[in-house]
Amino acid sequence: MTAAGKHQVSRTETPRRSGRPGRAGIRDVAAAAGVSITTVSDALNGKGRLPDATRSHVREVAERLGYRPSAAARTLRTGKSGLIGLTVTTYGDEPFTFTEFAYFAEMARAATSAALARGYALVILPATSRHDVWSNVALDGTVVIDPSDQDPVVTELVRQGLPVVSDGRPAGALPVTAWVDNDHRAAVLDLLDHLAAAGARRIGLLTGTTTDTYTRLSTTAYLHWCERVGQDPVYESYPAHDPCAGAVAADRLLARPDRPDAVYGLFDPNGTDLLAAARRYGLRVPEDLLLVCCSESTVYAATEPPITTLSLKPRHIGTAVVQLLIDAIEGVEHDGPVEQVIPTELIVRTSSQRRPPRTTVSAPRSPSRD
Amino acid sequence: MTAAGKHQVSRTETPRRSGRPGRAGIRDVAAAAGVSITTVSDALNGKGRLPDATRSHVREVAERLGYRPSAAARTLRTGKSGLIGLTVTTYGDEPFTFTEFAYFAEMARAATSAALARGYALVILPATSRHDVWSNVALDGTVVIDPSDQDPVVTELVRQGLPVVSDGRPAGALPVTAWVDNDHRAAVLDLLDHLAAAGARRIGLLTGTTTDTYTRLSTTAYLHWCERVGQDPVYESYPAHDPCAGAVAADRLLARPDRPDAVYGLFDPNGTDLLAAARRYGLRVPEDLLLVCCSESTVYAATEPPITTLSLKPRHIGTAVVQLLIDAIEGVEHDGPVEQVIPTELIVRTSSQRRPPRTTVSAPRSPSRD
DNA sequence: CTGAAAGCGCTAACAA
DNA sequence: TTGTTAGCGCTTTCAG
Repeated sequence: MTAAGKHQVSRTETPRRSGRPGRAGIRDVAAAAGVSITTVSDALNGKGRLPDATRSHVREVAERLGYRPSAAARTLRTGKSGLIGLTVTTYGDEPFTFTEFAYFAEMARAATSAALARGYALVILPATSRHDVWSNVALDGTVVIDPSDQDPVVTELVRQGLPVVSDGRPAGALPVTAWVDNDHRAAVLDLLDHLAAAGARRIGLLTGTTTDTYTRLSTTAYLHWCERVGQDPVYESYPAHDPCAGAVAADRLLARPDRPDAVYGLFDPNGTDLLAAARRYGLRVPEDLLLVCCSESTVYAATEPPITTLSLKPRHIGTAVVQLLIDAIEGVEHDGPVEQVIPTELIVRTSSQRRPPRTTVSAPRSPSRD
Repeated sequence: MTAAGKHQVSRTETPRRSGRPGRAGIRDVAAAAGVSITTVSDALNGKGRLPDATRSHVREVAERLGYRPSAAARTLRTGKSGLIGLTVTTYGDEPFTFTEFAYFAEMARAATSAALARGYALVILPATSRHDVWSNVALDGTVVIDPSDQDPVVTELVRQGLPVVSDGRPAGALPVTAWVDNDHRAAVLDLLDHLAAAGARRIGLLTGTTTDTYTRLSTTAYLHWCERVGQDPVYESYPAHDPCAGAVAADRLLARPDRPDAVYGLFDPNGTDLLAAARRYGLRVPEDLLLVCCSESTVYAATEPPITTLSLKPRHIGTAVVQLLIDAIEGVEHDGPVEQVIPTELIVRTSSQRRPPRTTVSAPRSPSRD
């Protein structure tokens, strides 16, 4: 059935040798099914219009032989790998910091699910990865978390023509394909209003020394708010990637002569740190000190007292980012903008309510009800 | 310099067409540098013994052209992709549960770093991934977290001849290449002894209804210990993947008529849940109730009181697992066993010390000292 | 509607 | 030493 010695030279007497021993190739399947390799490819990928009988027969044979198409060959041929990079910022040698754990974990989890549902898988690639690692993996596109201004990785990826979607609006003129972010400014203003409504007279801020967009926007919003209401800013900064520095900064904030009667902490562990500091200074929460922190952790529902948190909705963000990226990869045109703002959520708990909801409280050790 | 029309037939008048527009191929580099593609390949990969001049010249030209080798082509040719799968258990549609966040995040973080240091990248692949996703990515090997007995994914991977290293000793006769785990039994026994030494008379357990190895081994160890010391087991189980169920189970445990005077919680959030439950019942920690939970979270250093935790050392595990896997991939022979046991660490804090370092404690409500 | 053949971009034998 | 060539396993025009 095959024209043997026409004008082929070397391929005479090895009719079916599979590449690696043990794994069946498409040729093996074709031979076993008595069809051509084209038919096998089409049958398995649902491409051509073959009779259903042929299709199912081929599928059956492939199954029986344990045939697995080679991802590398397909990628080489089609130019699509089905792989999406997930680029995380690094501090020192480690990808992402401890304070970002919950956020990152939630975000990555949602991103993984969303990607999977559309047939893609995620590759974790720290931004500072060795160059050879980046070029060793065929990516269809990349999600970048919080890219810095002029990020060399993003620039390079875009130059290669790969779609890049960022979590966090890109600083500077970074040419990303799309981005997803919260409205940090609005979130902070809202939250400060909430605290003021609960009776706060002097609101303090626990912020970071880092220059990432989140920290910068949030801090700026705080300063604007202070200016608007005529309050002197009261804040302490610390390197957010140092897990111990937070506790020290929290302590410093409450030790100030102009001690605030309410505090917002920008980072996840700030809640427990501030609570601990408050105990050290004999401050009751929420009676003497109102507390809010930005966190995705559920532990704050069970602390004493439960602490009000601002959620950035990392799951929404993870999902949105991946959808946008895959749309770009697959060439889906978007009518709307390629910028997406995800609303935040303020989860109000006892720590930010001067009048707690419970009615029956046996008089605590503080006799003063006002 | 190149012999043009010797005995080539079809390749006469297209000297340099690159595959995709915009990206330079190895041929373009060869042409631009005036050498053959082999020389380019060797120069860039540090393979052959070329003069340093040629090598640097080629590198320079490649750089200038913005040449990036095609990962797909290299993978197809060499059979190595530089990609390692990180398989996580799934609950519902989501990869890993909330209670495993801190553990997973730490473990994945360490694994990512370790892989990167050896030139590999990690691909997140939930165990329940669609089959087509698995076969769409060329993996050199896989890390499996807590594989279940007869795990079909592992079985399939091993059948394909891929090395598989598991975090958690494999249940049943799962043919993994290597595994890394803690000695959960010893850890629990140690911890119970610690509580008993602190004065616990009746130790309770907060455990899971799931059948994974960790839960099973830990629970069994607890039962053994109870038998040994002649204590009636006091425990509550709940589905660990449900974040709310833990609080309810903690409450149930402390509401029992045979209320324990010490509790060990197997899962991360148990500490805060138990603390909250203790407050509801007016139990002081550690005076009326000793508390320990298994957690990687630092929040327990700042709770009131700080809670003693058992750390499973996920970073050690993540690193070890990846090292073992890459060794297997690269054919490094191990003299030692391919089973590695990572020691746990009990971080003792106030919650498990009946005599806290502070000297002034008003007499607890239980007058009976014997 | 099916099959043969041409590569995708690279590496590793071999030939010069 | 450097260059030529044959594929890795698959998809995909293009003939039949």
